[in-house]
This record gives sequence, structure tokens and C-alpha cells, in this order.
Amino acid sequence: MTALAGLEQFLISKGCKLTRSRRIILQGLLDNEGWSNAREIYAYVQARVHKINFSTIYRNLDALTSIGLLCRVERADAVNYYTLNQASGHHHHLICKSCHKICQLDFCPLPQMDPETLQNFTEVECRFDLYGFCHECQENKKYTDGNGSD
Amino acid sequence: MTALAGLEQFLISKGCKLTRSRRIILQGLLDNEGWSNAREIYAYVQARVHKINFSTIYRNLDALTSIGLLCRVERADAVNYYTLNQASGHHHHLICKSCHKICQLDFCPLPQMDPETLQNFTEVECRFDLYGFCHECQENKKYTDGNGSD
DNA sequence: ATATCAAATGCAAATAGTTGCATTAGCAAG
DNA sequence: CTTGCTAATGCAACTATTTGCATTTGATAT
Repeated sequence: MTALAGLEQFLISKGCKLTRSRRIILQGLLDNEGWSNAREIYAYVQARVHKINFSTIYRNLDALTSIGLLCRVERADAVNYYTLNQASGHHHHLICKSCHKICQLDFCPLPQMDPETLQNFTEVECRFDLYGFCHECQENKKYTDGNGSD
Repeated sequence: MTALAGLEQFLISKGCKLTRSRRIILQGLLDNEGWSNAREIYAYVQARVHKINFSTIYRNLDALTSIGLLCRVERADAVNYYTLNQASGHHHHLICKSCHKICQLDFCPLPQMDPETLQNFTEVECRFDLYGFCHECQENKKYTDGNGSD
């Protein structure tokens, strides 16, 4: 079974419809291997197939993220990036403020926190992202705007 | 010395100019006592004084937040809210997904993390917010859109 | 193959927030 | 009080993203 077919099966198993757009979006993410934003995914789908609308892209990225197929990260420049979730379970990210590299962080502070600290909040979701300068960018802190090719 | 005068002095001590808009924004935040968003602050300033531009509001909220005078929190509906920073040092927040109440969380996971986990990233800033249902909203999980009066 | 129905899509308008650039206004020095 | 410099402002255009609503389409039952 191809990687694409596996993703498609997972999608269907979650009760989502396998549409033309979704197929291409998944193919695009498989092709890219790294992280892509909505604009890049839009360009990929648009170039390859039919016309597509940005709202469809956004709605699909939302849907695929919420069933756990994609992983979403907000870069320091406030743009959301997506990648296929490599089934590595719940995790967070380290994001370089200079080159925008995204590194996986296999640590979540939430399980260690007691209910008292959580002030009796329930169904707590954790937003936890670290923004800093990666090893390669120590000397060269650019604060790029994210339009460069990285 | 009034509370306002104290804030103004702090602002000047950070090398910022004390402008008409900033004075009113600070007065508005003192009046409100809770959390306000850009639109509410805009309305307050607009009603009270001269015409003001939204970009001035946003730029000032940014500036006042970065010198540490204000505290910024993104609610679950993706709108930013601001309040005067009660000099309680670095902290994070618990945000109710139903009534949007914001509670202070005097805990930061960052200091406990070792450099290895941080993959040699430096100057790391921590974005850490918890979204859940507060004690009062256990039974009544509304997911309001944030346009209600709360 | 055809009908059916909800989910997905396209479209257009709206949202929160940002940015470049020309103008204005604090504040300090003369 | 006037001058000068820079930070702050207004304006208009732009960004990423969301939403309501009418239409289409994928999966399922006939």
C-alpha cells in the first residue's frame, strides 16, 4: 500500500470524505516532506488540478489537523505551517526565530501539573511552543519575515 | 502619585514618548480593571478624545506589552486581550473555552528544561497557555464566539 | 446506473492584525 | 520661545484566516 493510500484510508476511517482537493493536498504534503503553509499548498493544488478556493484549503487543513493527520505550528511570524503527522504522538515544537526551522520537542508540561495548579479547569488543552535561535543561527540572527526560501 | 502617573513614569523610563493616545489607553485599562481587546480600547479612546487610528492602537498595545506594562493573552477565539501587568513577574494563563475567563498560572515549564531537551536553542521564549473549561462552566460548555458581554 | 443526503466546496464579504510611507508631535537643546 | 530630531501617527493597502450561504459532489442505499 502506498503512503498516500494509507493516509486516505485513515481519513475515511475518521468519517471524512475523500475529495479531489484532499487527495492532492495529501500528495503535496507527501511530496514536500517538510513544512508547508496554506499559500504553498494552494499553489500546489492549483497548479496540479482544478481551480481551488483558499477557504477550501484552510478548511481542509483544519479538518486534517483535527483528525490528527497533520501537525500545525505557528511560526514566529504568525504564519501557520503544516506537515504530515509522523504518528509520533502528542508533542510540541521548538521554532527558530531566524531560519524558522521547526524541531520536534518530545515533552509536554501538562501531565506533570496537578489539578490545584490547573484551578479545577477540565478538558485542558496545552499550547506550548518555544521560540529561540537554533544552533546554526547563533551568529546570524536574522529575524527574517518568512518570505525567503527556507 | 496616582496609578496613571506611575504607569506614565514607567513608560518614560523605558524611553517611550508619552503621547495623548498612550495616556488615554492607559487610563482605559485602569478604568476597566479586567481584560480588553483592541476594539474595546479603540472605542474607549475614540469616544473620549480625538480620532484615533486602529494601527496606532495596535502599535501601542505592542509597544506597551514589550516594555512589560501590559500582559497579552490570545483567547480561544484567536482575539488578543490585554490588561495592565500587575508586576507579578513572568507567568502564563488558563483560559476558559466557554466564558473566556482568563486566570493567572504561576508556573512556567521552561526553567526546568535542560539544554539537551532544548536542542541547543538559545534565547528561548516560552509560549504556554492552557485552554479548558473553568469550574463554573463545567455544565454549560458554550464555546461562545466572543461577541457576548463577558 | 440512479436517487439521496450530508459533507465539502466556491464565492464574496468580513475579521483581526500588519506595514510602508508621508506627516505630525513629543521632547530636548539652544 | 524656536529649532531639530526621532518616535509616533494617520492613512491606505495588504496579510492570513474565517464565515454564511448557495451549490456541488462523494459515499451510500435503491
